[in-house]
Amino acid sequence: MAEAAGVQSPPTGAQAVQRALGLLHCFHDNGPDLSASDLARRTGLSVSTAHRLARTLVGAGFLDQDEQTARYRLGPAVAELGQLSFHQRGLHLAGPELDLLARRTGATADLAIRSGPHAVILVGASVRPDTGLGLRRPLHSTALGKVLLAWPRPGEADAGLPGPLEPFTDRTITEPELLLRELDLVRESGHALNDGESAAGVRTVAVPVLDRSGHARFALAVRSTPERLTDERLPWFLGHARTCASALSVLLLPPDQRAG
Amino acid sequence: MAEAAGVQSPPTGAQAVQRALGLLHCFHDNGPDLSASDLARRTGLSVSTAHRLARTLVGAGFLDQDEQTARYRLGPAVAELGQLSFHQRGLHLAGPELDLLARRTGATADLAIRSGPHAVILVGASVRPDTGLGLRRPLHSTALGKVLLAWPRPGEADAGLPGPLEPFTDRTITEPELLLRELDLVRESGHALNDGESAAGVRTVAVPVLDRSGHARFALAVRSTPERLTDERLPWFLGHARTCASALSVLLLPPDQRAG
DNA sequence: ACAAGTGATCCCACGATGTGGAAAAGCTTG
DNA sequence: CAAGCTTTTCCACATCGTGGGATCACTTGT
Repeated sequence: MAEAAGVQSPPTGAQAVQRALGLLHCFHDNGPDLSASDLARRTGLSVSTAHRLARTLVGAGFLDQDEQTARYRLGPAVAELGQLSFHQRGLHLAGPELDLLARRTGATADLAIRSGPHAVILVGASVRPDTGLGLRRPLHSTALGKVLLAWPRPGEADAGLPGPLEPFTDRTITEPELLLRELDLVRESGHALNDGESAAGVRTVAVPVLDRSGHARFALAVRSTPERLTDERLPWFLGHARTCASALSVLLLPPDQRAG
Repeated sequence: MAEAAGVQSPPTGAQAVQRALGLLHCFHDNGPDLSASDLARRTGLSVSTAHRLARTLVGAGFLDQDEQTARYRLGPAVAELGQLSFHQRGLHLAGPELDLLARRTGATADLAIRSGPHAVILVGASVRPDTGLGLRRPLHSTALGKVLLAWPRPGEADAGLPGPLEPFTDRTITEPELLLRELDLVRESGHALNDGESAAGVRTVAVPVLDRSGHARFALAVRSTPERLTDERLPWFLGHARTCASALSVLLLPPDQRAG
């Protein structure tokens, strides 16, 4: 059958479920609370369908509905499952390790996974309050994303680069060709760099946490300003990042999947 | 219509969605990875339906399927949305505050919300590695749960006490009557106590984080051993807990919902 | 090694379930 | 006060999901 696509080809069999889950993703880009017709507009569903699905999600605790405004927000079940997933992945162990890295380097340390076409920061540590660039970052314009693209897990490669590469600054790589070459360099050097490609005044190095098969299970980034994270200090930052990555490898991966 | 139930009476309109979301909840009590037939057994669905729904969830990133064993685990989208919900609720601000409480009291500090028939711990801080009693705790046998029951939010009250009150130790309150009286005491004193009712050798005090309408948005618990958390030191623990709760109230609640 | 058992995945006809247009009712805005 | 935009409910239609069963792959027992 359609093996080319990797695992799932036509995810037939649950239109309603797909649509309902799609509703949940609306809360990413838009504000924390959305009205029923907002949801309908953003998903392209009819108001009545969006409303019914939202209501079902409320019933299951995945959405909360404000009594006053009737708007929806993410519900307790989402927080609950997120917490569960967090612990099942052992991510509560990563916090202290990232703190250490952040304090040693005086920078911000972030640990991310890939979720569809995004890098998602799951744990962060910072010496200062943190600039908070967002939890969900593009793959092509961030160091985290490049790492995740350079060592994709099986089934992630095919998803490829999702459409056009949106430019954020004049340094953002927007040519697919150039990006592929960049990824070669990343694989070669073992780390990715983001020098103001997603925002001016931010420089980031990222390294992968690889499993035994050589796929990136996590990406670890150290983020600072170009003034602090200079070319000549880069090896020093990288050294600390690699130390942390190998510690995380031990903490987060089961022994039989750990890289040798 | 059936107004007695509060908001949603028969959550009609999305059987498939309800079932699919039900699958996700299977990962709570059972291990971190389940097979398709496990899911079918635990939800009472036919294998074929469970399989199809699980596949759809994989397609949406809510489940991950192991390439080798074909078993399922919670996927990146769950982690992602959990993280989003976490931040939208401002819970990343709570960590340092709980750390402070934990260090001041030498105990473990937990912040929880109610999710259906459970208290769910969303943020925790501990001086030692933490005993880890679980993320999802019963309402009737924990201090956190009693607080959430004593000051229920609108729409939570009706859900009431879910069926029989399971005994965990010989101190667990199993009589609904007694529990109701206990909740009166909790409201009167402004705090809840759990003296070995969910596990021997664990003593917990909890206080609510109330909103303007007098409903508990969060429950804050300080947990230690009966030797350290004695009756005579209780006021001291309580004082610290209340200080922390009021700090959290400022951090977590929007100004117009904060208790006066 | 063979047989029996268990689990994953696919197929298909039936009909229950979800769909969206329209309409009622409530709120906000100018 | 009316116009516009919500949220919410209703209903007939047919689409979409359902579960029994078949197939294939893999593990277990003797």
